[in-house]
Amino acid sequence: MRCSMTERGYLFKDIESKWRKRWEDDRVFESRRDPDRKKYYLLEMFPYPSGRLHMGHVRNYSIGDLMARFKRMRGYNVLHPIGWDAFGLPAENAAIKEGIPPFRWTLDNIGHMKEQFGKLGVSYDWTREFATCDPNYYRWNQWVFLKMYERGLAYKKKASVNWCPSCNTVLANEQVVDGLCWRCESNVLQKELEQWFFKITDYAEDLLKGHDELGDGWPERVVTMQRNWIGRSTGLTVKFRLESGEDFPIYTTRPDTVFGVTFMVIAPEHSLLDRVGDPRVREFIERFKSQPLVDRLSDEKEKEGVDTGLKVINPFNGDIVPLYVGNFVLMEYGTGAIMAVPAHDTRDFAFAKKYGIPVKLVIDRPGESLSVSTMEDAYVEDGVCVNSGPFDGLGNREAMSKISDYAEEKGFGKRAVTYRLRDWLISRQRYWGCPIPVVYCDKCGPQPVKEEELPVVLPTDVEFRGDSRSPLIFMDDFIKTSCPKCGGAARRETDTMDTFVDSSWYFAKFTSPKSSGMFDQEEVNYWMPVDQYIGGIEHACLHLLYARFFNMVLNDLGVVNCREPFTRLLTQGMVIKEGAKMSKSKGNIVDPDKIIEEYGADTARLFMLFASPPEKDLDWSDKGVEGCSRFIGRVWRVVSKYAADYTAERCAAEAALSDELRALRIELHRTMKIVTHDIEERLQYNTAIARLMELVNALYQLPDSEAATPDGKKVLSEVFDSLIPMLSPFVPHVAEEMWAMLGHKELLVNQPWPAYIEALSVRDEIEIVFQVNGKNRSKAPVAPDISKDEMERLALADQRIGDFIAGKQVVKVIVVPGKLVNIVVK
RNA sequence: GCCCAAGUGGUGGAAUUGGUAGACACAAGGGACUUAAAAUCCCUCGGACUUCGGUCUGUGCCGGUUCAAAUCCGGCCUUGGGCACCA
Repeated sequence: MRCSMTERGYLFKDIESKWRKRWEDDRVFESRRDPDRKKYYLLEMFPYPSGRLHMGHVRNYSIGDLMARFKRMRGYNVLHPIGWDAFGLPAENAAIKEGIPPFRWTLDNIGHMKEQFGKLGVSYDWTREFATCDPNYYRWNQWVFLKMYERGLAYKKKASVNWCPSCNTVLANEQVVDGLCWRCESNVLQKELEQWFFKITDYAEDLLKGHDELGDGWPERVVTMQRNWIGRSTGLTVKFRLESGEDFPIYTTRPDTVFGVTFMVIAPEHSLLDRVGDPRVREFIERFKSQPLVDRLSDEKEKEGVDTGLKVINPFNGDIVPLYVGNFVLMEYGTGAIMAVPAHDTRDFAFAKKYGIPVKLVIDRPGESLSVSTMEDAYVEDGVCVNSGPFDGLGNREAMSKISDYAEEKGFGKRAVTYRLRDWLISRQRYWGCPIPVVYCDKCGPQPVKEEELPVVLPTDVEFRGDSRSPLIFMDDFIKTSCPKCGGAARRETDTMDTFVDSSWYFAKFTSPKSSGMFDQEEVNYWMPVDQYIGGIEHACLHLLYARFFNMVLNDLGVVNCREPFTRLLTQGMVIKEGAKMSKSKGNIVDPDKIIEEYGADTARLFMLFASPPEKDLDWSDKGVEGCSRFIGRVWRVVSKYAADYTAERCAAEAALSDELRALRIELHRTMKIVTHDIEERLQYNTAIARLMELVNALYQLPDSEAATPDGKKVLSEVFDSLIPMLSPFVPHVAEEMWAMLGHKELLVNQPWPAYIEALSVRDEIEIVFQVNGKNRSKAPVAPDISKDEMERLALADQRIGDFIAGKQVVKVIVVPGKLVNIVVK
């Protein structure tokens, strides 16, 4: 069947819908487990059903679909599923504002976005689709919660937590960016609240070790970000003592400076301060607690403190030093108190100067002695121990371990590893999320819901009261229940789970979405781990960290075999327009629907892959889209021109052909080789497309007289039989149409990736360069297998080179095979 | 402050291991086709000079290593990202 051309090019609308229907009818993208075939699980981060796809989605899914289709053609058993990250605040905010129930709002959005996905022609297995707001899905959130609760990995504690006043809920540490809410950028406050946590800190070491297993499958950048976030440090916990005799432990990474302690500092939230009645101290603590988090984190924030009047004894030398309360000491890190060594810590130095605290030097510069009275800042470099009792004269590096040994022997110190990572705060004071499966009994306290009573279903017929309070707290039907332990009256937990819990295991559920258990074991262990995961880098320390943790827990529970869920990760860049991220507020949004309407999905996809390599940011350009559309038209026209001459006959590999045909044939095989390498090894799709464009340009250079010969028809048929399959992962619809145009009956999506002939992938003649003293002076066409001696001979015999070296002495001749000859003269 | 990227024509970007800088595309200019336009096809396209053969110069800046540097090393500048009172 032929489609007539439009003025622009081709009738993409008819073509695109026709082939999507064929793929759907033939169920070509539905995958089935097959232990005899090599599996490839490809996944893009699933979308939140906001209602509309944006260009970032289009880019993400274009990259993913290219890889999925390519791997299919390479013979892999590919799993390429999609679903919906369907819980979350926007649905609830829409409900409050417009009165639409979150459940309906979400389903409507899914419906619309599904249509958009349809138009893009992404090769998903839609039979595996699910949304995380489905009780059959989130019941397993609850199940894992119960298992974690049993093991002490899910627990409730009162702590100073991040509170977003705009979202009206608490946030995990990872969800606070520079003191602001990651979602709405409101000022985050600190509140003392009792909240549910997942003990991700138990897995800190595993998460770090796992990075080695990921190797070069993950971008170095992401691994570094996670490593920094986890923030492992090694040091010593030292039991100082209060004058009253109580233990006063601190953690330090600089045990070598412990003889230089001249004061101690304690966090304002520390319970020890409850006994200090001094009004100046009380006032300081109150002022501190009311500060928004941004102010506390601010750069210029002065280090402030007040002397508590308490004294602390240094177990190493018996020194008695004052204890300050300070605004820079964190309750959540270490023991919430520090030893301060002003001589060797910049911050302590500034603090000591401010409050007139003495400075004691314990590490001296090798060679020249430092003097406390003339020091203008702390000495933080390595040196030699002084004023350190038995350790005097040791290098400070050596002293670190000697002093640690000493403290451990004496029993007042212990080596310790500390992490910056905090436990994951997972409860949210909002409605549209997975209920936490806990009930509160007046007699028995908090009790986990019994496993057989799962799921705890989130009611969907809810009424909002015009504010962000969760409707659950007014719903007696939901709240009133009985205690699983004593059977007495009890109340349900009304907090829901962080939606990052939902997205921490959805990838495993895709392997067996219809299973009545959490997973079908055979399926999950056949498909997992995800071979290639694709998404934005903004999730480096959010979703990607949580998901790794969660998968390790699932592994420990015995429900999945793999430890790491994502073998390879590709972090695609943002879509930029006029130098800024596309956003409503900047007014620089390009609507994917409009682009697809005007140019078709193939053009939209091609542009996304051609404009920039996947990891880099992509600059949107209307003209660039135009160019991609033009290229598709160019291919279309050249295929149309020769389609009637298509033949199944092929020239033998060694067939003697005219110069033009032979050159074209070699261009074809060269292109196949390079394109395969660019896609498979380099993940650099823009250069792969550039090579395909060159091949098409070469087709346009072929004289009609050559094309019309019997050999010409055979060579052109050979070109199309490989060119069109190579185009298929980039522009699948139009490629399928052109394939059919040649008379092929089988679907192109089921064709294998074309294989090139090595002997035909090398040009007959290459150009080498002759240099004199490193400057290009001449060139010559030669056979590609030319010897070094012959290259040198040709260079020296070259007329122009002769002119340049005449009367000079040849010092050296460097020959780079197949590239150049450099003649060094003086 | 610390750590990590990046900086190449008018623009997006190529250059895979130190070996012809600027592939491919956009924009611009010219030509062909056309009554004309659009579309299409072809050609030119870093800068300066040029006797039109070429010559010099050029990958953020300064220096170095090398026969040869966008690529390696040292120092600096700019942009982006991460971490930042983590004891």
